[in-house]
Amino acid sequence: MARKISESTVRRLSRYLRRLRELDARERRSVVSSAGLAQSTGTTAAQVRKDLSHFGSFGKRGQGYPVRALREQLEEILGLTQRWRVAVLGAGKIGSALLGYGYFTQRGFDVVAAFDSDQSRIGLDLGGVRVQPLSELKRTFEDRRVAIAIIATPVEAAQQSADMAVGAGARAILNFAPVKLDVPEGVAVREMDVTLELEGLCYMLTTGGPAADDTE
Amino acid sequence: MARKISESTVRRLSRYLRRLRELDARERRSVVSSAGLAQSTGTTAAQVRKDLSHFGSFGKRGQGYPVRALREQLEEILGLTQRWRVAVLGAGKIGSALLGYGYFTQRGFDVVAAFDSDQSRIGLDLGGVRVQPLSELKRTFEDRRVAIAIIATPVEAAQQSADMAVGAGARAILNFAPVKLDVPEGVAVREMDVTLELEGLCYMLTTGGPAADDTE
DNA sequence: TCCCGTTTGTGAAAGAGATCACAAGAACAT
DNA sequence: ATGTTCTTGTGATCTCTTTCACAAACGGGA
Ligand SMILES: NC(=O)c1ccc[n+]([C@@H]2O[C@H](COP(=O)([O-])OP(=O)(O)OC[C@H]3O[C@@H](n4cnc5c(N)ncnc54)[C@H](O)[C@@H]3O)[C@@H](O)[C@H]2O)c1
Ligand SMILES: NC(=O)c1ccc[n+]([C@@H]2O[C@H](COP(=O)([O-])OP(=O)(O)OC[C@H]3O[C@@H](n4cnc5c(N)ncnc54)[C@H](O)[C@@H]3O)[C@@H](O)[C@H]2O)c1
Repeated sequence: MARKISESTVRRLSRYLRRLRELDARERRSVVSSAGLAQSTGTTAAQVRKDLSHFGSFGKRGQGYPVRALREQLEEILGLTQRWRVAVLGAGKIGSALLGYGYFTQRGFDVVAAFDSDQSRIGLDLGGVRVQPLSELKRTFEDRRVAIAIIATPVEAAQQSADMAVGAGARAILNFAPVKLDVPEGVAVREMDVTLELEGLCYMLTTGGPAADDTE
Repeated sequence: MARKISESTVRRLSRYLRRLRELDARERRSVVSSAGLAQSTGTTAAQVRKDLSHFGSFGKRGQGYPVRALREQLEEILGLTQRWRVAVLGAGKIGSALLGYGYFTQRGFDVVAAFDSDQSRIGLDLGGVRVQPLSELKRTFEDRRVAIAIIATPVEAAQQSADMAVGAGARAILNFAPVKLDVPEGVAVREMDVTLELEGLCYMLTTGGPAADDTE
């Protein structure tokens, strides 16, 4: 049943899940239609149905999808039935913000460690996590079985940080530094570059109205 | 001039630009081949050439692309020949990090204002910017001609923040809150959701990675 | 001048992803 | 039971993106 699922599909699944959690916990809705989900996630009804159909059939014709069950299905599909242990490398401005981010826990991620090279930051307690020196990185990754590393070190140190994380057993990296990281086969990387997104917005602004659909 | 350019192309252009700036400023290279650019931005040589060819022909056959000139061309294409004024809404953890982010200035963005609803945060100086009350938002956006708003308020306040920004004249929004924003036609939005990216990594780890179980 | 190794620019082909359109299923009223 | 209404699931189709492949251009050397 594990076919080739595109990254864009996975992204949308994550959005559906985000919305389903809201519907379930906050809005107490018990069913939702593909059209409803599409509306609140910025896609089309057909796209929602197609995305879900890759993994099975979860809805009832005429009724829609049961919110709770679909949420659980998506968690299963995305691999979120287990909790994931995460470490933050670089306890500076962005690293501190992430360490204090309350949502991770709710969403299945446990930030269990933080590392910094700056002596003056070591020992700090940030969001309940003690900042450790790099010398303890490998051991901590192994002991606590950290699978995901978030890189929040300066650009110049980012590749080195990635190497350390991978060397210590990390199998996925979320990179906040604006550089392309080289990692061995089998290590997953996602990049978050604020500037890149801002530039995308500029392009839209500059090339006349962004969603100028039909007007030519 | 250029017709429908896809978002993925624009994203790559931004990556090329990021790399070209490195090559120009740090590594002092004066030419680069499509293969070289591809290598350091995670794509293919053919893709680089095709992307650039949508806007003109900037290279010399047999030689490659002149780094400096191509950088300037990309800045032109992306609309980065002007500086853009940006405001941050929500001066909390992530908002503070962004206000202290030094790279924006280098990349053509000026963070000129910050807003918060919390009385105790108003008046703070974060990264050289004074945190203002929401009551001053509209006026400041107009006076300083702010085009881009970065939303860093809690999920529950995000839509409201977006409405205020748009009402005050913002034409683009970079949204850090994990919700889909509804904005009027003509306003560009990009979303940065850390959790969504982490979930994407989990999916990869769960399917492609660990014990490659192709159990049908 | 002509040849040779190199790298671009770009139509054409292949591949992916999104959209369409509709039969099939489910609930409910009569 | 039958009809009505609603919404899913999915093959077929369409559109967009990426990859391929090669002629055209460039610089250097003989
Ligand atoms: N501040 C932001 O809002 C922001 C936004 C987007 C991206 N980023 C990126 O995130 C990264 C960090 O930015 P920041 O603003 O938090 O910078 P920062 O200087 O505040 O923090 C960086 C931290 O990393 C530590 N560090 C340096 N080398 C290290 C190493 N080899 N191993 C471990 N730790 C090391 C430093 O001691 C420092 O504490 C940068 O790459 C930046 O481009 C920052
Ligand atoms: N902390 C992180 O690392 C992180 C990472 C990714 C996304 N986010 C998202 O960014 C947003 C902010 O997160 P945070 O961790 O900085 O929270 P935070 O509570 O530290 O900061 C939020 C700030 O927004 C202010 N605020 C509340 N309502 C407002 C309004 N209507 N207008 C203006 N300001 C208002 C609050 O006073 C507070 O100062 C959230 O949506 C969060 O999900 C945070």
